[in-house]
Amino acid sequence: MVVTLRDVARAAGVSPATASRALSAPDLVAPARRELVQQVARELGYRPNRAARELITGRTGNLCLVVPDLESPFFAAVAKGVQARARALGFALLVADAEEDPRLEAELVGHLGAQVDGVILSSPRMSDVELDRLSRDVLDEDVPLVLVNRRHGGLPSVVIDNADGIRQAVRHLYALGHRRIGYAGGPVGSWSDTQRRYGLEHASHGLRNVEVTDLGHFPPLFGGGVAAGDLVAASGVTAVLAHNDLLALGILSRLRARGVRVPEDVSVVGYDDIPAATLVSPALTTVTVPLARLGRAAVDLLVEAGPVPTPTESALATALSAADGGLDAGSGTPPSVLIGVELVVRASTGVASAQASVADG
Amino acid sequence: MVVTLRDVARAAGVSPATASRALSAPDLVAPARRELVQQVARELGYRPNRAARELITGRTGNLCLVVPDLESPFFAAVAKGVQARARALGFALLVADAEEDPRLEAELVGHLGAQVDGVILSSPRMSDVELDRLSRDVLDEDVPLVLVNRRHGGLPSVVIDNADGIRQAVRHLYALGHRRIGYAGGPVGSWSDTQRRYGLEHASHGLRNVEVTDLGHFPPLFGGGVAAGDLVAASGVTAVLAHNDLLALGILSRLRARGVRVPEDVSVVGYDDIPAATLVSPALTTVTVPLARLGRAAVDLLVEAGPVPTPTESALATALSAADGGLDAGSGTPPSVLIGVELVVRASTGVASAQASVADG
DNA sequence: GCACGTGCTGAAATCGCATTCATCCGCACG
DNA sequence: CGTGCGGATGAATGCGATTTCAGCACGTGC
Repeated sequence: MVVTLRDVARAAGVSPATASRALSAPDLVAPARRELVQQVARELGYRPNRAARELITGRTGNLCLVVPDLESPFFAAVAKGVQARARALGFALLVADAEEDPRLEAELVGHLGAQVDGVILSSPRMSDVELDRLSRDVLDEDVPLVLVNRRHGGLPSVVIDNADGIRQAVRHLYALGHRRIGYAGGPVGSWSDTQRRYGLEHASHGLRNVEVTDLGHFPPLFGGGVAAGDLVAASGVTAVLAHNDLLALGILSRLRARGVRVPEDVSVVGYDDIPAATLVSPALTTVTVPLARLGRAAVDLLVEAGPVPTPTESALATALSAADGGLDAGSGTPPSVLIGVELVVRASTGVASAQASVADG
Repeated sequence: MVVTLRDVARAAGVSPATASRALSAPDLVAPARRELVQQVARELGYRPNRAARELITGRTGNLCLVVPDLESPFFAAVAKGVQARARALGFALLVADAEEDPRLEAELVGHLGAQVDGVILSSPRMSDVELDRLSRDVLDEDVPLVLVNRRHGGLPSVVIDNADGIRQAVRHLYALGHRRIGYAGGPVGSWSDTQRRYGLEHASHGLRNVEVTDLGHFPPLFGGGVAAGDLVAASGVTAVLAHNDLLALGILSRLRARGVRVPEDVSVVGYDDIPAATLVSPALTTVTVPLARLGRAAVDLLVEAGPVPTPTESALATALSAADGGLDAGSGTPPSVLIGVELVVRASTGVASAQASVADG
């Protein structure tokens, strides 16, 4: 039924070896035969059996992506970018949803890692030691692992410029006259939340009279923002930076419900620029991050890296290197791509009100 | 380096054949040996080589899902359900984004179909003949194809109860006193849009004095809704049904921008109940469809179906069977699952205003 | 006591392809 | 004219599992 390499060889009057070469190592066979074989293969509709090829070459032609939640707009956008780039390079993509559970993430990497040529992992909260264990023990030597939106010594990664995004947001608010700024953080242990807190501290140090209030940690979801909204109102800040857009949207909603006007009374800034950010009113001022590019870069890193370099156990490189975008090809350190971000100003931020503080009520 | 079946066999003092059986057909080997082999395999950390197994069994252990847009909340939710169910059944999932291009969809099905045990395709706009060609010619005989949100004679499918959702929405609006109702449709050729139009006609026929206005076809996106919003305002309807939530959200936004109050002047109903439907204000009244269940059902259909039944060329079964949920196991017809839907009333619908018509302006 | 089924086991074939190794041919060079 | 070398080809091997097929031991029925 199905046409095999032997069939092609027979039809072309050559040996299977020659047929194989004509198709996958064309320069090893004489031009005349080569084209004959290719022609015959085309006519017969020959499709190489991936399993057989994989068995002998050890390459599957598949990559895999593990994310905490496929349905979140953030990861969906990343996944889309990963998928597109993978396909462009001839890879198929296995996708796994870890349901926000780091343990499941590890298990999935283990299972899928055995049947792919490389793994892209986005795990904001997996512990560093677990990360090490994954890349060292559970993944085969020649299956590279790339981290998305998370840096960890010894592993290639692609991250967004958290510090710069926060800085742009803070400057924007400062220029609008805001001096009391709140930060509604993400989950405890989230890598990017830690980064953004550093960035916030750094950015505010450079500005006069700015007082930053830490509003605490919240689930990065609309519901978390609702809770955060009350703290915003009670804190007396005139502007709030949210760890991500969903959180900001929740804050927006809660403030409105409480009669606090945005941006007249309080300005709100999100992070990520998910599609919903433009659907609400006032439209959300936020830090736009090119998520699809993030995904594409991860794939590129994977294929460039080839077999992953043996992970060093130093976690030092985690330091905040706000160097301008692009590769940093430190000698021994694995490649890490920094994706630039950009503040987009919409309607949720405005000049600070004179009366400044907002009483709870 | 890597431990193979021979290693297990040797360590357990049995032949590879017995080792194989002990692990994948346990009842064929004596209890004592069976447990010995399993024990040894566990200790050695044996992991069967998928390629080798696939080569001989022909089964890959993978399924694949092809959708028009991974980033759309609709398909993302379906994908999440598919992924979860696939994993629960021991399958890995290949995901492909067809970028809204039916040609690419077909190509992806062709490419991926060769390396999976089954294909789930969600293609609102692929032509029926192309669908036939895919399942008949490009897919192997034993690779079943399941359609999501699309029915086509000869292929198993899982669809949502479009007619019932529309009916519920229309009744809701009718009960609120609306008599002039607009429909903002999806893209021309979209299967579910056709279904919803039938449902709309059917539902309105049963009600006195209801006048339905077809506002036309729109891209099922926020931007499409913005355009539709103007038509809504100009049409003089007191309520509008949108083909999906994004469209409804766009309409909401445009109406607000034009000073038309929702729901005081015009009521708006969406379809799908995507997360963003609750993020806007007024929160969107919409038809909630259990998208994850849709995805799970598709996987179940795939595995139950096993090798796909030879597709009959009759496209008759496409008729609108609004039978109550569950399987319809017609004799020769392939199984089709109908997923029930439910109207959720939020803030975007209200009683029809007395003055009824809305002037443009 | 003999034949025959039954239950386990191992040797060997197989899946489809890539690749090593040996062969052969022709050509250039000494 | 002989030697050697490089290019093109085919035969054979192996990747790692599953799966016949045959064989062996053991009961059981007659």
